[in-house]
Amino acid sequence: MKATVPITVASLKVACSQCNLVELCLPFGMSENEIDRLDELVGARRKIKRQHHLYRAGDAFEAIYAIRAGSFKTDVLLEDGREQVTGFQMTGEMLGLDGISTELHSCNAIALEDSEVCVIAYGKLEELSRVVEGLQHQFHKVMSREIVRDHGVMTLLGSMRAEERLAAFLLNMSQRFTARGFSAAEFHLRMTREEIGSYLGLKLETVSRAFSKFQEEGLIAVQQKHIRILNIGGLKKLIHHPSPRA
Amino acid sequence: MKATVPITVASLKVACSQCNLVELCLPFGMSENEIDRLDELVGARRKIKRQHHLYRAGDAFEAIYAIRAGSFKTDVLLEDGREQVTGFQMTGEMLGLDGISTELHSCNAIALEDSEVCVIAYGKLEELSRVVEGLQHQFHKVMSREIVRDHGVMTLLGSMRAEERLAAFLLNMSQRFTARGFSAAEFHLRMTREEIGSYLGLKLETVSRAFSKFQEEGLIAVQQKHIRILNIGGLKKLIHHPSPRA
DNA sequence: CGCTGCGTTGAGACGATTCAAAATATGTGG
DNA sequence: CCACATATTTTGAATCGTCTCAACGCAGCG
Repeated sequence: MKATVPITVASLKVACSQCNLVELCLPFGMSENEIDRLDELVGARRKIKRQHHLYRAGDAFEAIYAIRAGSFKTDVLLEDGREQVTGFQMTGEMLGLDGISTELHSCNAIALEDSEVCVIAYGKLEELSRVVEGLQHQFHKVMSREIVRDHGVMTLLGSMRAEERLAAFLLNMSQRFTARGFSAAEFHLRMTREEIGSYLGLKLETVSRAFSKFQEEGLIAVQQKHIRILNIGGLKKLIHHPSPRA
Repeated sequence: MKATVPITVASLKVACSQCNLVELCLPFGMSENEIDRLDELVGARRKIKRQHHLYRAGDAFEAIYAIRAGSFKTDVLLEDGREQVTGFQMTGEMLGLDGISTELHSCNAIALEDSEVCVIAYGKLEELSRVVEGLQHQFHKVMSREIVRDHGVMTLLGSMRAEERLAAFLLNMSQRFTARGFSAAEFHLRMTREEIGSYLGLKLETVSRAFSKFQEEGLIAVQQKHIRILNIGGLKKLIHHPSPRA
């Protein structure tokens, strides 16, 4: 993947220290001094149009990416054509960590809307994190957080039923929107029912039915991709109180 | 697995450089010089009896662990008592990476048999990996590999049916036993049907039925926890050729 | 205005779960 | 080392949840 670099942007080198996402992104928790040193790390920004790939499974791994604007999904394609969405990423979150292990990306990263990422050359990151302690530690935390998140998804896929899964998904989205200064109760989903379904291990019809059911029960108001949460407690209860059994 | 070391404990400091697991464990790919420096890292070994916890969800995070002998499962307990097994770990694999993000362990690690781990103080690891490049890189790879593995499990849970899941599980075990110098075709599972089921998002009865079906079809021979694979190709086919649809 | 993609809803089919019982290991104390 | 108690596994039958297939509605766009 060639860095389209020059184009439109990024010639005017933008710095982490100037970025309003510091509190969500890699620099989180680092000192001002340390953050200043990060600026040499973020080589360029790259714009990705909706539906376009940031990288593909099999691509050589060279950099990780921090989402500056927009959102992405990552997915894995099975030989037989089945797709598994492994995650949805929003501003401040990192993409590409999967590539370190084999030096090849192991999944696809696709923009859900026109987006922009900061390109962090991996070699440089290792180098710099040998000197900047805070960076090293923060990077480890980011990777570890990804592992913990994945365990959460495994739990969801392994032991929850359809409605619990969707409730967990909505609560998670709400929480992440909140962290970005948006409303916890009202937001716009960037992904289709099919993508949600793939992520949750459900068919799109099942996702749609669950949305409808939640609406009937007054838990949420749905209008296409626009979601309004009317009863957070009700959603939470769904997860922790599996309706009939056990 | 031979314990070259006396019994009881690790008073006589055992070194990575002397360990026969170098090729599976953290030191993999590091130079001899680098590996020598690792010896200062592995503080002690710790024995864990079958069914005992190495650590619990909520415990303060202080170290990661390399399995020297034996095997473990990691699991997450839901509020309502449901258990999700998030992984099975064998010799040379690392435990505890989940704890870095919050400085608290986020899952339980339980020995499936009497086992022994090398304790790697996390602070020391960060310190040393600032100087030993190979260690830094290797550690990142280990974390990344964990992420990739988790994506594989998500794929399994999200888009495979019961028999495909079990086939994938058996092939994965076979491959890992092979990497450890054991037979690819014949091995002993250390976990119960219920634990396998939890890991695969299935009930133990479903797991048992799938085992029986595989046996009827001549794919494997099962005797309790002892498994003999008779037709690897058949198992692989199951995964890539979902029987009826799609 | 008529595409085309996305979302909703219904009816029937199918796979995994639940409940139940029996068979087989495993562990313990005498 | 046996005998009993407990845990694990297997198997069957009925139930239930999600999927499949299909039709229709709605929105956005050329």
